[in-house]
Amino acid sequence: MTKSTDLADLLSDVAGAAFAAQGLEASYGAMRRSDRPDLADFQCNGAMAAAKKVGKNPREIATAIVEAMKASPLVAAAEVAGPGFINVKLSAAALSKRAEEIAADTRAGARGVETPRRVMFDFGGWNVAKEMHIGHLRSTVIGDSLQRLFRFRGDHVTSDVHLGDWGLQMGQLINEVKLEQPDLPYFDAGFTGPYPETSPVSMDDLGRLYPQASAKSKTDEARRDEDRKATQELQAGRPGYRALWKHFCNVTRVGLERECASLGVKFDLWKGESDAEPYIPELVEDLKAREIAEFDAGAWIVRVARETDKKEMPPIILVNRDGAIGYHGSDLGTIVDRKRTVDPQLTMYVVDQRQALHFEQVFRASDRAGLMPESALEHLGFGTVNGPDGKPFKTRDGGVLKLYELIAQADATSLARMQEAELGADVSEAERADIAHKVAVAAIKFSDLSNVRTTNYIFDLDRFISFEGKTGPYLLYAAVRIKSLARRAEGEGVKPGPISIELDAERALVMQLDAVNDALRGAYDKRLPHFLCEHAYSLAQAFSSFYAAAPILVESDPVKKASRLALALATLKQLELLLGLIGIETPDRM
RNA sequence: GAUCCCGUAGCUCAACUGGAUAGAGCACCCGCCUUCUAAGCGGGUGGUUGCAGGUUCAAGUCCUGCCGGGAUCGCCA
Repeated sequence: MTKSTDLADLLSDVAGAAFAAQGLEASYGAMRRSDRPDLADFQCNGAMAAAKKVGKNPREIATAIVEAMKASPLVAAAEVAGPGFINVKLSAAALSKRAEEIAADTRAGARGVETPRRVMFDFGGWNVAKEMHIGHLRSTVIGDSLQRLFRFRGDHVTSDVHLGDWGLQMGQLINEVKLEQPDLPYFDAGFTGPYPETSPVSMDDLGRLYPQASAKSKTDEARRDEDRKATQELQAGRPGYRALWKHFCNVTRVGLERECASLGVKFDLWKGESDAEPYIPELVEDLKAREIAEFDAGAWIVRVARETDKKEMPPIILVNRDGAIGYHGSDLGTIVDRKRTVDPQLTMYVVDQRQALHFEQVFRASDRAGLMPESALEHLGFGTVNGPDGKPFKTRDGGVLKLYELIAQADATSLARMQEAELGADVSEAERADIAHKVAVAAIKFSDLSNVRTTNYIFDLDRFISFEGKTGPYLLYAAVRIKSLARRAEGEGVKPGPISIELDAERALVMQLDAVNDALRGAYDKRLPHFLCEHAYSLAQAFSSFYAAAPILVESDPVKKASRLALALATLKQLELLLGLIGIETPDRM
């Protein structure tokens, strides 16, 4: 692996060597960005921890480290502060050098992983017959950002949308369609085919039928039994049901693909729960034979409780008492499928936090069955999108906010904002709409991803698609201004040159550029995209300050002009990289 | 009832393995467009981090108890 050139790593090496020279562990030398930028660029807290370990005076240790650090060309000043903090101020030369590296690096200073892995992302959560709504936004946006990040860092990523297409809901729908259109051939057991090629139901029909069916199934026990029966028959292969079900899937997929295209989200696989089906009979027989599956209360279950459990851990239902496969079984079947095809070393399920118990059960069962070890399976749960009342968000009329409605509204607001600001007046209507949409998507994605993945957040439409302050459009605005600057520079024949750091604003900007790996590593290791947002925002902010403080093209000194232009271009590169990882596309102008 | 998560400025959110004076945005107040996009920049007001203890040189962060909110707890996914 190439040696790190992060300023923190370089300084840590120096400090680590100094600790080692004192007979202490080099790891105490870890340097981090200072909490007190007024006092230092970087700080090291290791002297206090080391002192505690060996029973010495922390300031004494720190003083020795400081003396050693002062000898480094990276360091302009070093001192001991408070109980034993080591404060370091970087030399302008070190900053300039780092800035040059970032400017020359196609990856804008961001490194990859040492050993790439085969990684699987499961976006489970979208269902057949259900339109995407605000609640589905999170898995899509979070999962997409993470798959981009993992790819960028070098892993071999396979993403699977993993539609919910195989459970009781399918039986419910079949029966609901049967009630409305009983004469369709799909319900005629004696029909020999072929079945019609066009779907008897549209997406709107499905959107209407599903809630209806679901409600009946909840209250009416007889209906529920019929739904179970239909589900079982579908799974057993009844031709008419299969044909009708296929229509449900296709119709739904058209809508989902429209949303994905609009959001710029792509999947490698459009599989569903049903694709696990071929693997299940064999799996079930195997688990029965090895006595991992037990027959209990009419169903085949796998016990996953452990003595160390503090909470109740129910068994998984492999095959229910109707002989149908539920989501436990299909998730296990999917694991078999993936093991035989992709053979991932790590699988991540980007699914609502409320399903934490479900995944815990499935992972344990997978481990027990010897499919994939628990350590290779991770549930990346996320919080719910709530309304002002703290409950899952509903529109004013009590319904759910559909995703395409949200996007349409954001597009319209964005376009109006452009007109108000008299921007985009010189471009075609089509390009203006395209820009407005990019801005809208940036607003939506950034708003969602800025929140810590695991927590719930309160959704407020106006704030969600706002374009001022800490928002996606702010980032785009910063990037677009640099692009505009670059075009002008090109036109004037100005070329970037060697970077020298003189102004405070330049210093602060390079410090931000250097921090990119902390952000990527944090986001990657913890699977938390908000670190990307935080860094992108800080970078854009640092650039905006620099831009206001340091004239570039109007600067009379050609050396300064070339240096600042190089710094701006390096910032653009890193900003676009980060926006790309967040899933935001940068227009050329706005 | 059990288990888990959350409680930070008026509002919405951050805070890396415990570190120094808890940071942003919005809102509010004051300044900045005859120089590169004002969707911007600079400055200001605003905090007993739910409450009470404990561990530590150091606690928003770790431990205990309490209060408040949410989620989950075998055949719907």
